Amino acid sequence: MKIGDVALQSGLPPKTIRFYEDIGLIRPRRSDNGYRSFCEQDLHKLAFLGRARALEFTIEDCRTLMALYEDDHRESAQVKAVSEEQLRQIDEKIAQLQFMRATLDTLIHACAGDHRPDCPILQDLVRDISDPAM
Amino acid sequence: MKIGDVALQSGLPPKTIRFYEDIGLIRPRRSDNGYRSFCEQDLHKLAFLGRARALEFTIEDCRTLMALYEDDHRESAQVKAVSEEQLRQIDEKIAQLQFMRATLDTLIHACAGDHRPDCPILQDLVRDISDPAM
DNA sequence: GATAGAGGTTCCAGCTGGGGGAAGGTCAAG
DNA sequence: CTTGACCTTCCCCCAGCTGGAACCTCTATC
Repeated sequence: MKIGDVALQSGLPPKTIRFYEDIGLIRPRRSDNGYRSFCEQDLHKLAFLGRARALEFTIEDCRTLMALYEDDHRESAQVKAVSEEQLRQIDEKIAQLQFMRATLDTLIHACAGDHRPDCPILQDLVRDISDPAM
Repeated sequence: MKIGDVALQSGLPPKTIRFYEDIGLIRPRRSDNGYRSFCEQDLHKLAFLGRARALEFTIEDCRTLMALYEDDHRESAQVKAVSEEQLRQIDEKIAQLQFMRATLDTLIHACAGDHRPDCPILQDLVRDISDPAM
Protein backbone atom coordinates (compact mmCIF):
# COMPACT_ATOMS: atom_id res chain seq x y z
CA MET A 1 0.00 0.00 0.00
CA LYS A 2 1.13 3.52 -0.79
CA ILE A 3 0.66 6.50 1.46
CA GLY A 4 -2.52 7.62 -0.28
CA ASP A 5 -4.16 4.26 0.34
CA VAL A 6 -3.39 4.17 4.04
CA ALA A 7 -4.38 7.81 4.31
CA LEU A 8 -7.82 6.94 2.99
CA GLN A 9 -8.17 3.84 5.13
CA SER A 10 -6.83 5.34 8.34
CA GLY A 11 -8.45 8.71 7.90
CA LEU A 12 -5.13 10.45 8.52
CA PRO A 13 -3.73 12.96 5.98
CA PRO A 14 -0.55 11.87 4.18
CA LYS A 15 1.28 14.78 5.79
CA THR A 16 0.42 13.46 9.22
CA ILE A 17 1.53 9.95 8.30
CA ARG A 18 4.91 11.25 7.10
CA PHE A 19 5.15 13.24 10.29
CA TYR A 20 4.48 10.12 12.36
CA GLU A 21 7.26 8.37 10.50
CA ASP A 22 9.59 11.33 11.08
CA ILE A 23 9.09 11.13 14.81
CA GLY A 24 9.46 7.37 14.81
CA LEU A 25 5.92 6.24 15.57
CA ILE A 26 5.83 4.04 12.48
CA ARG A 27 8.56 2.61 10.25
CA PRO A 28 7.09 1.68 6.86
CA ARG A 29 9.33 -0.06 4.33
CA ARG A 30 10.32 1.56 1.05
CA SER A 31 9.69 0.32 -2.45
CA ASP A 32 12.45 0.38 -5.06
CA ASN A 33 11.16 3.68 -6.38
CA GLY A 34 11.52 5.27 -2.95
CA TYR A 35 7.81 5.31 -2.18
CA ARG A 36 6.73 4.31 1.32
CA SER A 37 5.24 0.83 1.36
CA PHE A 38 2.79 0.12 4.17
CA CYS A 39 1.76 -3.32 5.43
CA GLU A 40 -1.42 -4.24 7.31
CA GLN A 41 0.39 -3.85 10.60
CA ASP A 42 1.36 -0.29 9.70
CA LEU A 43 -2.23 0.45 8.85
CA HIS A 44 -3.38 -0.88 12.21
CA LYS A 45 -0.81 1.25 13.95
CA LEU A 46 -1.99 4.34 12.11
CA ALA A 47 -5.59 3.63 13.04
CA PHE A 48 -4.38 3.14 16.60
CA LEU A 49 -2.66 6.51 16.52
CA GLY A 50 -5.67 8.22 14.99
CA ARG A 51 -7.96 6.95 17.72
CA ALA A 52 -5.54 7.68 20.53
CA ARG A 53 -5.07 11.24 19.24
CA ALA A 54 -8.85 11.58 18.97
CA LEU A 55 -8.93 10.77 22.68
CA GLU A 56 -6.45 13.63 23.15
CA PHE A 57 -3.55 11.42 24.10
CA THR A 58 -0.38 13.38 23.42
CA ILE A 59 2.19 12.11 20.95
CA GLU A 60 4.33 11.02 23.88
CA ASP A 61 1.37 9.11 25.33
CA CYS A 62 0.94 7.52 21.94
CA ARG A 63 4.56 6.49 21.95
CA THR A 64 4.07 4.82 25.32
CA LEU A 65 0.83 3.15 24.29
CA MET A 66 2.39 2.00 21.06
CA ALA A 67 5.29 0.44 22.93
CA LEU A 68 2.84 -1.32 25.21
CA TYR A 69 0.78 -2.39 22.23
CA GLU A 70 3.84 -4.01 20.71
CA ASP A 71 5.01 -5.58 23.96
CA ASP A 72 3.56 -9.04 24.44
CA HIS A 73 4.69 -8.99 28.05
CA ARG A 74 2.96 -5.75 28.93
CA GLU A 75 0.74 -5.58 31.97
CA SER A 76 -2.68 -4.11 31.39
CA ALA A 77 -2.15 -2.10 34.58
CA GLN A 78 0.39 0.01 32.70
CA VAL A 79 -2.08 0.83 29.96
CA LYS A 80 -4.75 1.55 32.54
CA ALA A 81 -2.44 3.91 34.40
CA VAL A 82 -1.69 5.97 31.30
CA SER A 83 -5.38 6.10 30.47
CA GLU A 84 -6.39 7.11 33.95
CA GLU A 85 -3.93 9.97 33.91
CA GLN A 86 -5.35 11.02 30.58
CA LEU A 87 -8.88 10.86 32.01
CA ARG A 88 -7.78 13.03 34.89
CA GLN A 89 -6.42 15.64 32.51
CA ILE A 90 -9.58 15.62 30.43
CA ASP A 91 -11.64 16.10 33.58
CA GLU A 92 -9.46 19.04 34.51
CA LYS A 93 -9.94 20.63 31.12
CA ILE A 94 -13.68 20.12 31.26
CA ALA A 95 -13.88 21.72 34.69
CA GLN A 96 -11.86 24.71 33.54
CA LEU A 97 -13.94 25.17 30.43
CA GLN A 98 -17.14 24.93 32.41
CA PHE A 99 -15.90 27.65 34.70
CA MET A 100 -15.09 29.88 31.73
CA ARG A 101 -18.41 29.08 30.20
CA ALA A 102 -20.24 30.17 33.33
CA THR A 103 -18.32 33.43 33.51
CA LEU A 104 -18.87 34.21 29.86
CA ASP A 105 -22.53 33.24 30.02
CA THR A 106 -23.12 35.58 32.94
CA LEU A 107 -21.44 38.42 31.10
CA ILE A 108 -23.37 37.81 27.93
CA HIS A 109 -26.69 37.84 29.74
CA ALA A 110 -25.74 41.09 31.42
CA CYS A 111 -25.02 42.75 28.07
CA ALA A 112 -27.85 44.55 26.35
CA GLY A 113 -26.39 43.84 22.93
CA ASP A 114 -27.82 46.95 21.38
CA HIS A 115 -26.49 50.02 19.59
CA ARG A 116 -25.22 51.72 22.74
CA PRO A 117 -21.56 51.45 23.70
CA ASP A 118 -22.08 50.48 27.34
CA CYS A 119 -21.04 46.89 27.77
CA PRO A 120 -20.68 44.85 30.97
CA ILE A 121 -18.45 42.40 29.13
CA LEU A 122 -15.80 45.02 28.38
CA GLN A 123 -16.31 46.48 31.84
CA ASP A 124 -15.55 43.14 33.39
CA LEU A 125 -12.52 42.45 31.22
CA VAL A 126 -10.99 45.78 32.12
CA ARG A 127 -12.10 45.97 35.73
CA ASP A 128 -9.84 47.37 38.41
CA ILE A 129 -6.40 45.86 38.45
CA SER A 130 -6.27 46.04 42.22
CA ASP A 131 -9.28 43.75 42.47
CA PRO A 132 -8.01 40.36 41.41
CA ALA A 133 -11.13 38.56 42.66
CA MET A 134 -13.01 36.64 40.05
CA MET B 1 6.25 51.86 34.92
CA LYS B 2 8.75 49.39 33.59
CA ILE B 3 7.91 45.98 32.22
CA GLY B 4 8.60 44.20 35.51
CA ASP B 5 6.10 46.41 37.31
CA VAL B 6 3.28 45.83 34.86
CA ALA B 7 4.18 42.14 34.74
CA LEU B 8 3.61 41.94 38.49
CA GLN B 9 0.45 43.99 38.41
CA SER B 10 -1.10 42.36 35.38
CA GLY B 11 0.02 38.84 36.20
CA LEU B 12 1.47 38.43 32.72
CA PRO B 13 5.12 37.40 32.23
CA PRO B 14 7.39 40.05 30.68
CA LYS B 15 7.90 37.75 27.71
CA THR B 16 4.20 37.73 27.04
CA ILE B 17 3.98 41.50 27.32
CA ARG B 18 6.77 41.95 24.80
CA PHE B 19 5.02 39.47 22.57
CA TYR B 20 1.78 41.44 22.81
CA GLU B 21 3.69 44.53 21.77
CA ASP B 22 5.28 42.64 18.88
CA ILE B 23 1.90 41.68 17.49
CA GLY B 24 0.53 45.17 18.04
CA LEU B 25 -1.91 44.61 20.88
CA ILE B 26 -0.26 47.33 22.96
CA ARG B 27 2.05 50.22 22.09
CA PRO B 28 3.92 51.35 25.20
CA ARG B 29 6.17 54.39 24.95
CA ARG B 30 9.91 54.19 25.37
CA SER B 31 12.08 55.95 27.92
CA ASP B 32 15.32 57.63 26.87
CA ASN B 33 17.25 54.55 27.90
CA GLY B 34 15.21 52.38 25.55
CA TYR B 35 13.16 50.76 28.28
CA ARG B 36 9.44 50.32 27.66
CA SER B 37 7.42 52.80 29.67
CA PHE B 38 3.88 51.77 30.50
CA CYS B 39 1.07 54.08 31.52
CA GLU B 40 -2.07 53.20 33.48
CA GLN B 41 -3.97 52.69 30.26
CA ASP B 42 -1.40 50.14 29.09
CA LEU B 43 -1.75 48.33 32.37
CA HIS B 44 -5.51 48.19 31.99
CA LYS B 45 -5.13 46.86 28.49
CA LEU B 46 -2.79 44.14 29.68
CA ALA B 47 -5.20 43.13 32.40
CA PHE B 48 -7.91 43.14 29.76
CA LEU B 49 -5.83 40.84 27.59
CA GLY B 50 -5.01 38.55 30.49
CA ARG B 51 -8.64 38.11 31.35
CA ALA B 52 -9.77 37.68 27.77
CA ARG B 53 -7.11 35.03 27.22
CA ALA B 54 -8.19 33.32 30.45
CA LEU B 55 -11.62 33.08 28.86
CA GLU B 56 -9.94 31.36 25.91
CA PHE B 57 -10.50 34.22 23.50
CA THR B 58 -7.93 33.85 20.73
CA ILE B 59 -5.40 36.59 20.08
CA GLU B 60 -7.47 37.64 17.07
CA ASP B 61 -10.56 37.85 19.27
CA CYS B 62 -8.53 39.95 21.68
CA ARG B 63 -7.57 42.26 18.85
CA THR B 64 -11.24 42.70 17.97
CA LEU B 65 -12.29 43.19 21.58
CA MET B 66 -9.46 45.65 22.12
CA ALA B 67 -10.55 47.68 19.11
CA LEU B 68 -14.10 47.73 20.45
CA TYR B 69 -12.80 48.62 23.88
CA GLU B 70 -11.02 51.63 22.41
CA ASP B 71 -13.92 52.65 20.19
CA ASP B 72 -16.25 55.04 21.97
CA HIS B 73 -18.82 54.57 19.24
CA ARG B 74 -18.92 50.79 19.55
CA GLU B 75 -22.26 49.05 19.87
CA SER B 76 -22.47 46.57 22.70
CA ALA B 77 -24.11 44.20 20.22
CA GLN B 78 -20.71 43.77 18.54
CA VAL B 79 -19.05 42.76 21.77
CA LYS B 80 -21.92 40.45 22.56
CA ALA B 81 -21.66 38.79 19.16
CA VAL B 82 -17.95 38.01 19.60
CA SER B 83 -18.61 36.69 23.07
CA GLU B 84 -21.50 34.53 21.96
CA GLU B 85 -19.39 32.97 19.26
CA GLN B 86 -16.73 32.31 21.87
CA LEU B 87 -19.34 30.73 24.15
CA ARG B 88 -20.46 28.51 21.30
CA GLN B 89 -16.91 27.34 20.74
CA ILE B 90 -16.38 26.64 24.40
CA ASP B 91 -19.60 24.62 24.46
CA GLU B 92 -18.39 22.66 21.48
CA LYS B 93 -15.10 21.91 23.19
CA ILE B 94 -16.86 20.84 26.37
CA ALA B 95 -19.15 18.51 24.45
CA GLN B 96 -16.26 16.95 22.62
CA LEU B 97 -14.26 16.47 25.77
CA GLN B 98 -17.23 14.92 27.52
CA PHE B 99 -17.60 12.46 24.69
CA MET B 100 -13.92 11.54 24.95
CA ARG B 101 -14.23 11.27 28.67
CA ALA B 102 -17.13 8.84 28.38
CA THR B 103 -15.25 6.68 25.88
CA LEU B 104 -12.10 6.63 27.95
CA ASP B 105 -14.01 5.98 31.15
CA THR B 106 -15.77 2.98 29.65
CA LEU B 107 -12.48 1.56 28.43
CA ILE B 108 -10.80 2.08 31.76
CA HIS B 109 -13.58 0.32 33.62
CA ALA B 110 -13.37 -2.59 31.20
CA CYS B 111 -9.65 -3.00 31.83
CA ALA B 112 -8.58 -5.33 34.59
CA GLY B 113 -5.43 -3.31 35.25
CA ASP B 114 -3.47 -6.31 36.42
CA HIS B 115 -0.26 -8.07 35.43
CA ARG B 116 -1.76 -9.78 32.40
CA PRO B 117 -1.27 -8.32 28.93
CA ASP B 118 -4.92 -8.49 27.82
CA CYS B 119 -6.27 -4.99 27.63
CA PRO B 120 -9.62 -3.78 26.27
CA ILE B 121 -8.16 -0.29 25.91
CA LEU B 122 -5.52 -1.38 23.43
CA GLN B 123 -8.05 -3.67 21.78
CA ASP B 124 -10.35 -0.76 21.20
CA LEU B 125 -7.64 1.55 19.94
CA VAL B 126 -6.51 -0.97 17.37
CA ARG B 127 -9.89 -2.41 16.46
CA ASP B 128 -10.71 -3.36 12.89
CA ILE B 129 -10.00 -0.65 10.37
CA SER B 130 -13.05 -1.67 8.35
CA ASP B 131 -15.30 -0.81 11.30
CA PRO B 132 -15.14 2.97 11.61
CA ALA B 133 -18.09 3.08 14.02
CA MET B 134 -17.33 4.60 17.39
C1' DG C 1 7.75 8.34 -28.23
C1' DA C 2 5.98 12.49 -26.10
C1' DT C 3 3.22 14.35 -22.75
C1' DA C 4 -0.16 15.27 -19.21
C1' DG C 5 -1.76 14.48 -14.74
C1' DA C 6 -2.03 12.18 -10.47
C1' DG C 7 0.37 10.54 -7.44
C1' DG C 8 4.85 10.16 -4.72
C1' DT C 9 9.48 12.38 -2.53
C1' DT C 10 12.27 15.94 0.23
C1' DC C 11 12.85 20.16 2.55
C1' DC C 12 11.68 24.54 4.44
C1' DA C 13 8.45 27.70 6.43
C1' DG C 14 4.64 28.82 9.15
C1' DC C 15 0.67 28.50 12.32
C1' DT C 16 -0.77 29.55 17.97
C1' DG C 17 0.84 31.51 22.09
C1' DG C 18 4.28 32.01 23.95
C1' DG C 19 9.14 30.15 26.77
C1' DG C 20 14.34 29.71 27.31
C1' DG C 21 18.52 31.55 27.07
C1' DA C 22 22.51 34.28 25.09
C1' DA C 23 24.78 38.69 24.59
C1' DG C 24 24.75 43.06 25.81
C1' DG C 25 23.02 47.84 27.94
C1' DT C 26 21.46 50.49 32.26
C1' DC C 27 20.79 51.72 36.84
C1' DA C 28 20.95 52.00 42.00
C1' DA C 29 23.25 50.42 46.10
C1' DG C 30 27.21 49.48 48.66
C1' DC D 1 34.04 50.71 40.99
C1' DT D 2 31.82 46.70 41.09
C1' DT D 3 27.90 43.84 41.76
C1' DG D 4 23.45 42.38 40.79
C1' DA D 5 18.93 43.21 39.22
C1' DC D 6 16.70 44.59 35.63
C1' DC D 7 16.17 45.88 30.80
C1' DT D 8 17.07 45.26 25.58
C1' DT D 9 17.12 42.40 21.12
C1' DC D 10 17.81 38.14 18.95
C1' DC D 11 16.99 33.68 17.69
C1' DC D 12 15.66 29.10 18.51
C1' DC D 13 12.35 25.81 20.66
C1' DC D 14 7.72 23.44 22.06
C1' DA D 15 3.20 20.47 19.99
C1' DG D 16 1.12 18.77 16.11
C1' DC D 17 0.67 19.41 12.36
C1' DT D 18 -0.23 22.10 7.40
C1' DG D 19 1.10 24.36 3.11
C1' DG D 20 4.06 25.06 -0.62
C1' DA D 21 8.10 24.57 -3.76
C1' DA D 22 10.83 21.67 -6.49
C1' DC D 23 11.47 17.49 -8.11
C1' DC D 24 10.61 12.28 -9.22
C1' DT D 25 7.63 8.27 -10.91
C1' DC D 26 4.05 5.91 -12.82
C1' DT D 27 0.08 5.33 -15.90
C1' DA D 28 -2.82 6.67 -19.67
C1' DT D 29 -3.57 8.75 -23.82
C1' DC D 30 -2.42 10.68 -28.31
